[in-house]
Amino acid sequence: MSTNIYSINKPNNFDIEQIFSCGQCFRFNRTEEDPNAFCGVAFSKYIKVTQDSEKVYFHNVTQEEFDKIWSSFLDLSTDYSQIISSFGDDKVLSEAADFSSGIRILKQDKWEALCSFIISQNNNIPRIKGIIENMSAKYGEYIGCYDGKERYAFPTPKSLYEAGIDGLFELKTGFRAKYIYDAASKIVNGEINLDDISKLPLDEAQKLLETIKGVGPKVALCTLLFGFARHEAFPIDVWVKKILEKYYSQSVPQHFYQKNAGIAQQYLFYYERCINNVFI
DNA sequence: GGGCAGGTCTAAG
DNA sequence: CTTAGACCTGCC
Repeated sequence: MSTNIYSINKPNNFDIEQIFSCGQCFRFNRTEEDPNAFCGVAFSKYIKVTQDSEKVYFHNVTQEEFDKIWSSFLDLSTDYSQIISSFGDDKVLSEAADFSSGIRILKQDKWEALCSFIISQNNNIPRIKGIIENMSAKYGEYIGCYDGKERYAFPTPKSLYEAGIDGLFELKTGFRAKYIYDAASKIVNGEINLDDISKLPLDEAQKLLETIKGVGPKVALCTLLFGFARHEAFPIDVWVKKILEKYYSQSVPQHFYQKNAGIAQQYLFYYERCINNVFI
């Protein structure tokens, strides 16, 4: 395999450690050779990313691929420092944002985000990752051997539909097998079109996703935040619920219902897990 | 061996 | 509308 490296000047608010280990994605990991490098598959392409104080390096990536896929994936056109300064009057959130200031909300594939967060329910991150890798190896397209491992694209809705509930259950998805199957079948038969959902107001988009079995408010909003780059989506999981009770007991501040609430949510989630020594 | 993990479904008041 | 229980699995 060729080893193209495309590099850019390091953007502000950009830290691959935080981006890939803050819990927003499940297919990126440290490489075995270099614990400061992260690698993974997205949009049917494998990449390895490294950074130093000056630059960010995209290994196995051409400029064309960078412009077409990775620039958008990494949300490089958003000014995160401006968003962080807009949190100024909230001391808890400002501290969390300062701690997590290298996070960028990835714009992942819509279907992959939906399917991944269905799998995430009542589950832990190492096991979620394992299920997704096994699922990709069994039902995803083979894209090549990179850095010593066979790499596979995330499976299409059609391939998981054809796997059937039994095939999905064999991946140790447990009670989630029927949920993944329902999502895949609603997309295959055209009942749900994810590209059309992106044009809807947030509450309508959420309601439509919740017509899928096993998709409630948390999974729907995570899908919209991480798969559709809907930065106003504010998913409330057990951690965020705990944070709201711990720091905001009186009332939930208004900015958690506004345009960058989802980014605030991710800062708080990552911060609270780190201070509780929960590492991925 | 019971509890837990980035929730949601179902049944019952 | 709100709220217990149940739920696959694997690691502690």
